[in-house]
Formats: sequence, structure tokens, C-alpha cells
Amino acid sequence: MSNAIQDLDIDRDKQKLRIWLRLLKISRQMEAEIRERLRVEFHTTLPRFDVLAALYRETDGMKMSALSSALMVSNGNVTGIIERLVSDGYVVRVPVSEDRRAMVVKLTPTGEKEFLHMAKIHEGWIASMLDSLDAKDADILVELLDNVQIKGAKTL
Amino acid sequence: MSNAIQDLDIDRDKQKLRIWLRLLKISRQMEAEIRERLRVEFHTTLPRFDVLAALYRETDGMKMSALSSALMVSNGNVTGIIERLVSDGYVVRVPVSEDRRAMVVKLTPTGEKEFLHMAKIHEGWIASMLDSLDAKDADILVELLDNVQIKGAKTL
DNA sequence: ATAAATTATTTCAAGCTTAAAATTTTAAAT
DNA sequence: ATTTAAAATTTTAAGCTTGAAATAATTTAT
Repeated sequence: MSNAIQDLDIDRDKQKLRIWLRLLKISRQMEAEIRERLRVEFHTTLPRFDVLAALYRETDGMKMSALSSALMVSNGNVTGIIERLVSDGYVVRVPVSEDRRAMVVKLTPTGEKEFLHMAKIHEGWIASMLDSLDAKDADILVELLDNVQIKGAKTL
Repeated sequence: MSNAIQDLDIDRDKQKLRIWLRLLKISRQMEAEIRERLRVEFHTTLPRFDVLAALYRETDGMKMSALSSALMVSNGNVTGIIERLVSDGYVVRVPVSEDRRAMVVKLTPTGEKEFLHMAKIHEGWIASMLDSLDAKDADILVELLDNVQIKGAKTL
């Protein structure tokens, strides 16, 4: 490979790195803000919110393993979060009759009500945080992001 | 406000939410992959790598408070990470003569050498993960991301 | 000079997170 | 039928993370 082409590759690598660092900064800023608001407004945490959101989409409930793979976190992690949600009455564990190893987790009516309340307000937070983005840029961004494929990573 | 305009606002909110969810998915996928590779290849963690990266940029070292605000994490968090880096010989704590409350943290030669080694390989990981992004789209994306301002969040 | 407020850092308790090991149950192979 | 392998989940140990409280030192106000 010629030196000129090698230099181009290095520049490309640096540009990808820049994209990653910028992506990381934005998502960390937004995540920190969301965590803070969930804590102050709703006395809850992002992992708990994520679990409720996943369960809301599945009316019939989810197995522990389905939850952990949907959220891309470890099994043991979900165990702990569910324990706390159960003791708060937002979620129930139901044994699966066909498979005595498995547990299905479902939202309680209380959990569903609480999630819907939070989700509505949460959507407003996101919109206000991304206020600087005009409709045209948002269209381009959504298109670009939808087409990004992370090579080497598990595809959720 | 007319119903038609209200509907547009709701659509805009949903689009912002979609951008956020997509952004979050990408950064979590990449972060998970990077954490995994740091663990397997270098027996280290992302927070430790982040601290080394911050210290590498500041030859004269950083105070604990400067580190925690640069990384957008709590003071107590940095305390623990630095403790482990010190016991591994990658970092030293130097008392500040003018202010007996403060501590300056610096890379040791070992820490710098180790960081440079990892950083070079890390850059390659990022580039390969974002391989699906062609140069043209990468240009547009970097431009868009650079202009995003997160309203209501602390600006790093 | 003294008191009060601020700043730098650490400690603490609680929760999040992971990988690895252990349990229990189911399925497959012999 | 028995053994073996695979799957679902929990437990455990270690590290990350936070907010709040505690310490210690500096700065500001009186």
C-alpha cells in the first residue's frame, strides 16, 4: 500500500474515532440527565424504567432470559432489578407450568399505570433535550443512524 | 393551537424519541463491545481506560476534582478507580504544596506506555466497528453530531 | 482575629453490572 | 434407562456508580 493511501486510512480511522467520541458524549449527557430526572421526579432508576418499558411492550410477560437479552444485560443483573420491582409491587413473577426452570415476569396494573405516566413525561424530556435539532436535520440523522451497523457486536 | 399543528408536534416528539433510542442502542452496543475487548485483551475496564486517556492529555497531571468533572462522574467514583490504578502502578498521587486538601494524579511511565499501546489498538476497534459507514455519510454524521446541543444538561 | 461559607476529597450505603460458578430442570444421546 | 449435554435462573465476588454525609483546609465576611 502506498503512503498516500495509508494516510487516508489513518484519517478515516480518526474520523470514526471522532464520531464515536461525539456519540458517546451525547449519549452520556442525555443518559445522565434522564437518570437525574427519573430519580428526582419519580424516585426510580434508568434500569428499572428500561425493564418496565420492555415489559409494557409484551402484554403476556417475558421470561427472565428474554428480558436480559432484550436489554443486553446479564441474567444476574435482571434478577436483582426484578427483585426490587417485585417488592415495590410493579411486577410479578409467574412460574411457567411447562418448564419448571423458567419464570415469566409481568407488569402489575400498578406497574403499567406508573410506567405510562412516566413514559409520557419521559418523551417530553427527550424532545426538549434535542430541541436544538431542526426537523430537517432530525430526518437526516434518523436515516443515518438507522443504517449504522456495528460490526462485531451482538445485534439486538 | 389547532389540532393539525398539535399532531405535528407529537410527530416531532416521536421522531426525537426515535433518534434517542437509536443513539442509545448504538452507543450501548459499541460500549459493550469495547468493554469486552478491554477485558479480554488488556485485563482492564472502560472507566480505567477513560481515566488514563484523560491523564494522557494533561502532562502535568490533574486534580481529583478536575478528573471527575472531565469524566462527568462523581468524586467518590474517581477515588475508587484511582486507588486501583495506583496499586497497579499506572498512576501516582502527588500532594499539592499550595493546597493541602488537593491531590494531583499523574500517569507513571508504565501507565503512559500501557495507555499508548491500548489507545492505538482501541482506535482500530472503533474504525472496524463503524466500518459500515462510508466516508460521505461519516462526514455528514460528524457535522450533525457536532452541532447537537443537549438542552438542560451540563455541557462537558 | 473569628466565624461562616466554600472547596477538595474521602467515606458510606445502596444499587447497578459483570463473569463465573452453582442449581435445578429439560432434552438428547447412547 | 442412564448418562450427557444444554438451558433457565440464581448466587457470588469484584468493581462501578451515585448522592449524601463526614473531614479537612482554604477563603470570605464581619
